[in-house]
Amino acid sequence: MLQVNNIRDHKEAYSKALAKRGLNAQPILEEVIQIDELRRSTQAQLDDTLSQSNIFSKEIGLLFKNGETQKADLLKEKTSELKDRSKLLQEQLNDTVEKLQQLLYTLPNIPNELVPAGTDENDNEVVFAEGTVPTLEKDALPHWELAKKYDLIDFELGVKITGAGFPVYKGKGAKLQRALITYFLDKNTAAGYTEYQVPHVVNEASGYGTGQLPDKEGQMYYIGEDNLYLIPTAEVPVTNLFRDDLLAHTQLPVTCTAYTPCFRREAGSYGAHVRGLNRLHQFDKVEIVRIEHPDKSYEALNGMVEHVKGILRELKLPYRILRLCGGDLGFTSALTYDFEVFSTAQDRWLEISSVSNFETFQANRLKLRFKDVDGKNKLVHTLNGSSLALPRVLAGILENYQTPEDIKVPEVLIPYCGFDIIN
RNA sequence: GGAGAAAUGGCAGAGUGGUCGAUUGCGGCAGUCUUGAAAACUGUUGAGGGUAACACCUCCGGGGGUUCGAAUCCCUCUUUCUCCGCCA
Repeated sequence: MLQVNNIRDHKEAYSKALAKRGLNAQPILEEVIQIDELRRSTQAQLDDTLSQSNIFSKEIGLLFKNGETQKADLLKEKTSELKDRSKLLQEQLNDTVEKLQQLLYTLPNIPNELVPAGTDENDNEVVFAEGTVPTLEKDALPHWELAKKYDLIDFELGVKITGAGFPVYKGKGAKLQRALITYFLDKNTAAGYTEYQVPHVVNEASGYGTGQLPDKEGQMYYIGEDNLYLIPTAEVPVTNLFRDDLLAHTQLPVTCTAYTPCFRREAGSYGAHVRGLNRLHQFDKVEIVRIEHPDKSYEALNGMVEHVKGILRELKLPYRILRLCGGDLGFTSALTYDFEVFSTAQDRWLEISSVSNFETFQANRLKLRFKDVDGKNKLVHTLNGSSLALPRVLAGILENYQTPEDIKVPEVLIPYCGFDIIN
């Protein structure tokens, strides 16, 4: 959530930056400023009224103490008018605050200056590419065929017990999956991230904290009876661990990693691109989250990008990095780098990681602050990234490491799997 | 699920209707002493709104109520602890 003061101070710049998202924010920003002015003037009136009433109350107290009850009763009558007035003003204030809040919820984060303008994924900027795309046999198979051939994943069984988009991993498929999770966690903890295990369901406040609510309400599975949400990413529980916190500047940066399954309703998606592991309702992901000093957050973002690069290098997968354009940038993000692995058999790029800096957007909602060296309380910057998302990495490995006879296991994973070949 | 107790500043913990935004301790910060540090001593130290800066307002788990006046009384919700029941 954006801060009203910043909107007031940087209206023009904000409006210009938000235009990169294809959003005409000018009228909304104007309205925010206008409502905030009303809020402040109402608050001032209310404060005056309460101040009056406080003065009277003190006087009444004194008069009673001195036994001057008649005078006190006289003053009491005076206060009733003030009471009515403050009650009315309080209601007006509440309405105004609520209106302001709702309006602020509709505004996405301000894109960083590096974010290119653009409307959709075609306008994303390729900023880096590495690795060699293997040349496969003509009859190379997509991963869903490979999964069937080697009995690694059973999509039909998932449909039977739950529904489409809930695959069942079997045998070496399951073991490879577990190996990847452990491998990712090991890489992350070796890089200094503290490992967490967190709940897979969260309450409403957490959903608001990281910005899934109210924006992406329909994308989360909701348990009405208990008013809880299945997490769409570990970002939600992990970042919310620090909701309402006031950290010492010496505690920064806070770095966390967590493995969780992720649940997404993916309402409205369909077509050939959702085959196999490409788009699921439940998938596994290892996430990294950082809480940073505002001066260091972009340095940290680059560090996260380098960290993910290192993992993909070890896995020897061909990948590229995209800087998301305004139109493709997530609601809460200021700058996002997407990692994509090239799937030779599908002849397309598969998104496997998304690394973002949210600056103060989440911190403002989370009320997550730190006490800076100057003694002032400031909002932190929050960042997160996948390190990494499992299914498409698995798809990439299966497809790129296949031979006509078998599938090789990437070298770094062999100690984790206990086997070096799938056949 | 049933019965009881509790929720106060970064932490611990006083405070039961009127200078209480809150005694005190720890922690933090600054200073004295020291070559430096530790220890000791002294001072300082909650958050949000508002203002050019003051003033002023709000906040003692959340919400509502009683009262001229609420951390303190009442209702309600949430959470924690103890006991009972159930259970991986």
